[in-house]
Amino acid sequence: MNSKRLLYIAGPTASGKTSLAIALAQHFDTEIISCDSRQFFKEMSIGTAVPSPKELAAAPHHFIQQRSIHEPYSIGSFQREAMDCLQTLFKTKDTLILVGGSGLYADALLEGLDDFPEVDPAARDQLNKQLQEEGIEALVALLKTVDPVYHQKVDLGNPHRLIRALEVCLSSGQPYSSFLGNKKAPTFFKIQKIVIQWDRLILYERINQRVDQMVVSGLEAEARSLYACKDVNALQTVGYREWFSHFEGILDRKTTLEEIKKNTRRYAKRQMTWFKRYQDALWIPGGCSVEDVLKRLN
RNA sequence: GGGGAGAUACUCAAGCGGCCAACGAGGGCAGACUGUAAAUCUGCUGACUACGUCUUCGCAGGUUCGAAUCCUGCUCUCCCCA
Repeated sequence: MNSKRLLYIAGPTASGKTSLAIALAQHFDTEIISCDSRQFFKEMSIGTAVPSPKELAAAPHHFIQQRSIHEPYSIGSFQREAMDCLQTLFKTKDTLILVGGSGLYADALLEGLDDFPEVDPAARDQLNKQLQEEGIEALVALLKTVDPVYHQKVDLGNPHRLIRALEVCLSSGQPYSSFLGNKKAPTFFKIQKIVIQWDRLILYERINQRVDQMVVSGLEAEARSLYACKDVNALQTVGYREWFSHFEGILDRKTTLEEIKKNTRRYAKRQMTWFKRYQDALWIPGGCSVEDVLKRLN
């Protein structure tokens, strides 16, 4: 009844997702949808390890460097656009490849996303200002009055979460929690998750080497060219922020590289924590050949 | 050769008689996660047969009811004078 299948290639940064995705896409003669929240942006290349021109030519890619860091983008927009993309591509393909390390973005496609009203950007500005001036307690108190339900379950020490909930409450006049719990997973395709797993030390070594390689490839210059817009959301990114600190004289060059490596390792750790929830995934060892992956797929 | 300072858990670093398995920071580990997600936040971090027990603060002794904290010796490090 449902012959359509989406293969989601997951795994921490530097685990080899890109090359596996391309190999699979070639095998199935199909296309790749990226769910990497930083590879969306055309201004960033080196630091986000975007696929090379050669790799991009090896299989059709979607959601790679199609946006500008100056345009606001959200997981909601991504979810809608990517779902449309899936609908379209599945008309001619039975198998599609989803690849990317942004677990939340992947899950938005795999499990759906609740609908939230548009938020007035001024609301967030106002809340950030309040956070700065009155402290997080003020936000907690406010949330308690406008959305006691969510107040019960959020991490009250997390300003981003508080502000998100509050901006929705204030913009819509309804509790944030009232919008939750209605999401439904798409049913027009089956899902097969494939998680690439490396021995921790080896992965960390790969990360270190990749960072060194990025620097050789010109990461510093790329970061410098973006320094003027360092505050945009897309640039709150490992590999860029550290250079910004360096440009400001906060970090020396050596420390900058060490910090990038450390923060990348931590990022990888958070990704692994996220993917651990994928009980139904096919777990494959890092460096596994496509043939082996295909063999294990059925 | 003489004088001075210091040795604390993975690292840095507090503590200077009991409230110390030992502040804090870093690092590490584990976790959370619905439009900021490469973001943001939380917990743990001497050992263990764990709401209790055991072994720690350079080493060896000593004083004391009781020491990481006081005394003696030793080892090592750093600084100053020769």
